[in-house]
Amino acid sequence: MKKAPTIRDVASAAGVSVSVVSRVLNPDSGPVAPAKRETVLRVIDELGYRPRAAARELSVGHTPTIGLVVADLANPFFAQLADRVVWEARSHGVQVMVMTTQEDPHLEAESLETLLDRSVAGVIATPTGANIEKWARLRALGVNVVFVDRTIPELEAVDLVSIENVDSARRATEHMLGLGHRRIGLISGPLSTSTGRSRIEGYQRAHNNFSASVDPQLIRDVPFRGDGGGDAVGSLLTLRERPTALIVANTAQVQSSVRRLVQIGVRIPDDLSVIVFDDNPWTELTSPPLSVIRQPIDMLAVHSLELVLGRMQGRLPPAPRTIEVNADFVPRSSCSPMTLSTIN
Amino acid sequence: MKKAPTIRDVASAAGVSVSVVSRVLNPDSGPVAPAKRETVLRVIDELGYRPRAAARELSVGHTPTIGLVVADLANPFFAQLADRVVWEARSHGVQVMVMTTQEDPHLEAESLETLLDRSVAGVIATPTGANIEKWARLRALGVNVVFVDRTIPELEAVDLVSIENVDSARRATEHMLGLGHRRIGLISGPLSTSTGRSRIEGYQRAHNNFSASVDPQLIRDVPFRGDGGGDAVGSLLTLRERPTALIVANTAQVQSSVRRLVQIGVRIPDDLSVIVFDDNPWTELTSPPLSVIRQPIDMLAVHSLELVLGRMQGRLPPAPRTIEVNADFVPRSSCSPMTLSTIN
DNA sequence: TACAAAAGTGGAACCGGTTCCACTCCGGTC
DNA sequence: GACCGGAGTGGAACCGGTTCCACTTTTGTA
Repeated sequence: MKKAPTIRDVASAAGVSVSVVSRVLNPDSGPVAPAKRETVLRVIDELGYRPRAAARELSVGHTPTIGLVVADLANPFFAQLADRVVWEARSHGVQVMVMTTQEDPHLEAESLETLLDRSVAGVIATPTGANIEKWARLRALGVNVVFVDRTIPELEAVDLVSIENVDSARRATEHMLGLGHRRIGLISGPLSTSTGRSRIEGYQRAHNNFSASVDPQLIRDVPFRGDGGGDAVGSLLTLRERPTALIVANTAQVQSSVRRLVQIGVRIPDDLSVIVFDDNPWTELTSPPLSVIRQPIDMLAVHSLELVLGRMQGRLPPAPRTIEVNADFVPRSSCSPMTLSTIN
Repeated sequence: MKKAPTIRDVASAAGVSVSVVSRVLNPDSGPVAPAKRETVLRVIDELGYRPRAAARELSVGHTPTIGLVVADLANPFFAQLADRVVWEARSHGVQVMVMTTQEDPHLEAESLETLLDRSVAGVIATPTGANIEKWARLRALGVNVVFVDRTIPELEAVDLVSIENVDSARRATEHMLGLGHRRIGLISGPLSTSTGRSRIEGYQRAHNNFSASVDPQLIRDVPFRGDGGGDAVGSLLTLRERPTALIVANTAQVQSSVRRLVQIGVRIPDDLSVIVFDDNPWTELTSPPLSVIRQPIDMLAVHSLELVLGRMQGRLPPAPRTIEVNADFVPRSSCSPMTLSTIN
């Protein structure tokens, strides 16, 4: 448990000043004679010297670290996003602090404080929708913020990377309408989130395009946490006029919803046609395999990272950017045309 | 983008010295008159002062942060582990840096260097099995290391939290043997990992207990990354004497394996009885629902965190600890008794 | 009332890097 | 041969906390 060598150890062992060592460490910070550079590098290697991040951070004021704030990692969508972000960031020499909010504004606030304490240079986040002043404060202190998947409209001029939510929901809905369905259940995220609202809008727009009327009873906005999806499924299926199709547009509630369908013994697609948002690996292992809206998680990760790094290096025009990537509709076997027999 | 207040700002605004402010910040570091304490707290609140982690870290030498090193977050097992660890750690006031190795020893080595630079006080990891000297070095520098799920036998005296691997595999195998199966395929992790070896051992032990012979052809150790599980499935099913049962004991290869079974059109359990390691949420959504060995991920997370925190606070006897939690066998509908008809 | 012990306080060194600046060389130019 | 500019170097301040220590004030006890 001996302690690690410092820059002064290196300097004295190499017979130079700390300034020289520092300049060797940071190639663009000043000239060093080639011979000395080599000596220093050799000594660094011999001693196994590594500069301590905290010391550097203290003097330069920030650190090549970003925060990633997501709801929870048990959700495959966030887990995969985190995996890609961590991976991509590392290839850029940037570390990632992963924080989870469990969709709790209070915990989100705490996470933001912590990230501030750690002097992170940027944050990628799926905001809960609350903590508006906290986010504003973070940005006022120079932290670059990029929202991914959802945003907070009240916060102006913030970068956003998401899928085309309105359009994806519209396409899924139109697919159902095209099959003849007219009572289409929609399980969406809470109205406090932009995704929740956008996907409902897409659903409505599709109905307009088909001159079909929307029954508000069929639209359920449920929280991301808990078992709301399953409950909504249960409730939708007890309506006097049962839906013949179901779109689960709340990523976090897909599992809960499908589990309930299986429990109840609903036959898919005979009793109910189903499309779910997000292509988790297991969606093709169910029987029948589920038709899905596939979110290009890799793209979301890459774009948001690029955005935050670009801001950190100041090589982006100041105007806020919104990047919308499109999500594919992947038809599998969970949708069938509306037939008379479908009506109970 | 004004900059944040420092401890000296607080001190002068409160009309005291920085020492007093510091003592207010760290309650046990010395006496402060109640009146002044209150003044300082008020000023801190007014100014929105927060101590910078880097400065504190630099002077105390370490930071209340642990590293979590896992293979990848796309694997639900690790994702859930990470979720719990991050969550538990936060409730103890500890931050977590999540690093992924993608099972690549080179990336693992890089991660360790980074964690060292960041002066983390502890590391929870699922080691790739390589980098023995790096791990040793980390520990020599005073970083507390706890392995979870797998270990490196060559490293002595390291704490370990895992499930009872031998026993779990034994139980799963005996379940199959008890149903009359005598040709049981086993897909396991690489032999370079302790889990891989232990689970094979459990498989063999079960055969001994049943006085059944083990056909080495039925045992496949495949890498965690890639599509080895699917390939092993394919290969097992083309054996002259096909297995009538299959145990997938490589968590990372369950999806790939099951996907291949579905693709090939194998009927479960009619053609093949199946048990998989690890109870991902989707295992009960397949048809039939899969019988699983359920790893108590929460327990793994809680124990490893407790261990690493205990070491950090020096309130644990120096002897290395091995905590083995037991994994439940959850029977569902993917296993059936061996019958004559099962033989092709 | 006297005096030791405890409470309270501020100054300053320190942690390990970065960076500014002054200074010494050196070669090239008129 | 005087002068200039740039390469190369080291000293020292600085980042923002913590902590040791010397010092003063208060408190408790004989």
